[in-house]
Amino acid sequence: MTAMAPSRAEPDLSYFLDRTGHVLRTQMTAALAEIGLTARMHCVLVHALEEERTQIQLAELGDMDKTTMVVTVDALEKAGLAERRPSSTDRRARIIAVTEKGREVAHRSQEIVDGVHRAALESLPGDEREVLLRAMRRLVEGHLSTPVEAPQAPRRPRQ
Amino acid sequence: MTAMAPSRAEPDLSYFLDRTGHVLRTQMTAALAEIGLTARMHCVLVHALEEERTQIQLAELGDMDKTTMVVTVDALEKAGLAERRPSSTDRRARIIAVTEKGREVAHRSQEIVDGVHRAALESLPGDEREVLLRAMRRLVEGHLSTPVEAPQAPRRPRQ
DNA sequence: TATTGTTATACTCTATAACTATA
DNA sequence: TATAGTTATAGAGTATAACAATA
Repeated sequence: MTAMAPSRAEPDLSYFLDRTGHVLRTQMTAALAEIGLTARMHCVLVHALEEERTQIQLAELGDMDKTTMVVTVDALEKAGLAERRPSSTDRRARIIAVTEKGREVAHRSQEIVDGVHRAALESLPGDEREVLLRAMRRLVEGHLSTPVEAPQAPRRPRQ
Repeated sequence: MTAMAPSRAEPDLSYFLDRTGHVLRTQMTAALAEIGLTARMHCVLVHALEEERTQIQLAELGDMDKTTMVVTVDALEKAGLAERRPSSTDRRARIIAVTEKGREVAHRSQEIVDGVHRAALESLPGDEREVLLRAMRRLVEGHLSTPVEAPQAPRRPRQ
């Protein structure tokens, strides 16, 4: 596990964000697991329901690599929640079509996700909750909008 | 990368926490890298400076595994920032002693960490900042205090 | 030439297992 | 028997490389 938590002058925002994010994620993972979904499967399912989308489009929306998307769609197909269909306009692309069962599961998983979020937010006084959300939005759109690029080591070619 | 970010009824707390936490971590990693430290090295250095501590004690404070601590202390020794010294009371244990250079680096790294946090917090209006911190503290001590245990697959014995 | 989806796999990270030396 | 530290490595997760089909 990660960490960084001593006493110091400046409030330890890193600790607050890492810790709350981590614990919330464990809650979400456990809650979605009860209906056989991962967070990624839920994310793809919901976006695929909104309109006809290809794997690449869904990958971008969920901020995943296209190879990760392959695995996620495999899982959705295996669970009978979605299907790959040829695009009518681009024969390279696959539209991810949500099945009837998938639609039902997506509604249920959305309730689960909302429930986990609601439980956390309702543990705060109403005014604190309001301001917390406003501040988070401001950070996401402002000072914490863009990750600092890390120099990534080039990989040895496949032998 | 992780993600989950559609439009929905309940505010997407997962997205806010994951995203802000991630971006802040990239800022911190980049800033500390300029003086050759990782976040873990900084964390161990600071705690080791406070008082005489063994590897196990430092591991618990930083919420790391003892095997991760071995690697971290190796890095600190290699950089000449800390040394392993035998404990005078327990011959199994090693006290992590910070060198003079280590002390200087720790002060510098603490300034860096504080600076990164300050920059983020100062991007918020004062009243929002206050309430954000209060709310985060409330979550860390309350509804988001304890990770949900994930059932972890038993590992095959070392062959 | 560029892009979609796919397979194979290199790499990183983390923590379990096993071990040595002490307690 | 239990604990501190160590080594080796299993396993999960992620993303790069290479490729086939198509644009």
